[in-house]
Amino acid sequence: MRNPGSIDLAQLFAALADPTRLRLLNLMNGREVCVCYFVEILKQPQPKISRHLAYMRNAGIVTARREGKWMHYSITRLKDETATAILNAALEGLAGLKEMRADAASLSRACCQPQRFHLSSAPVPCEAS
Amino acid sequence: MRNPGSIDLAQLFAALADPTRLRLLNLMNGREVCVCYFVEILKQPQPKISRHLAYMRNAGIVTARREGKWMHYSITRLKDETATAILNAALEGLAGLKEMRADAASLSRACCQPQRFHLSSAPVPCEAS
DNA sequence: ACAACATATTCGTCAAATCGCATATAATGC
DNA sequence: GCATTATATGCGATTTGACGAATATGTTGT
Repeated sequence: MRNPGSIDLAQLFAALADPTRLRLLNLMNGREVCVCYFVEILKQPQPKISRHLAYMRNAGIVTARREGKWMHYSITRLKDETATAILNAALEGLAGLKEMRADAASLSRACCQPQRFHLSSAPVPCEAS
Repeated sequence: MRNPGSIDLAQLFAALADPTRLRLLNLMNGREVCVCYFVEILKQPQPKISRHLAYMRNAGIVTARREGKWMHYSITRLKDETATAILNAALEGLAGLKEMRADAASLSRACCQPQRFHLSSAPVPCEAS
């Protein structure tokens, strides 16, 4: 948990200083995403994904919302202008990287054909934020 | 040393994820600064300062220039647009923080009265970049 | 060559991050 | 209550980063 409004810049940068977390953030760019899609798309162990999400939650940059069994994560709308500017610059930069575009494309595909992701009962991944 | 042009964003963020390095970067905002002033203003051990500068040098975000006994550090002008945007957002945010303004004020004072900093033979700290 | 000064690096230690694996918690449906 | 599914957390091993203290390197002036 964080004191909303005041952001420790060093802590913010630490939260951004990991390739897995950057992939997660890129997927959350502009939408709320269910954990199960993170696991499917990144093809990495669920505990690993979960820990990185927890790290970002503690840093205050993502917010979790429970919906039944599922947890949806989204990027927190921060009050701190500086933090917002940094986060937006990061997201914009990520959106231009090949790997990140591929991840985003996977998420869009999952949106249309969830059964191909072994997630026939999963919630629709793409919801406007 | 880094491959100029391509920047690993995670590495960039790691380089920014430390309070001491943020203070150093803030002092370098818009100017080249001699190591001796970092040591005087931050009032921290010289090896510590030097290691943080080396870390940032390896990450490619600062550049060192030797001038006799003195080393001057400045923020690298990066080719990567994303990295530049992030760095500038960070610098702008830092410039608004009380502690950082105090550091910058110390550097300005040192500029006018180097003898008060026990550095009578030191180079002029403030040079436009 | 030597002394003095500015800066960098090495070493040992400690805290923090990361990971894989196992297990715990929470919600759902029977 | 019990089984199932989704997510989170605990544990131990490894790695990385930060630090203080000591020392090494590079430059200048004698």
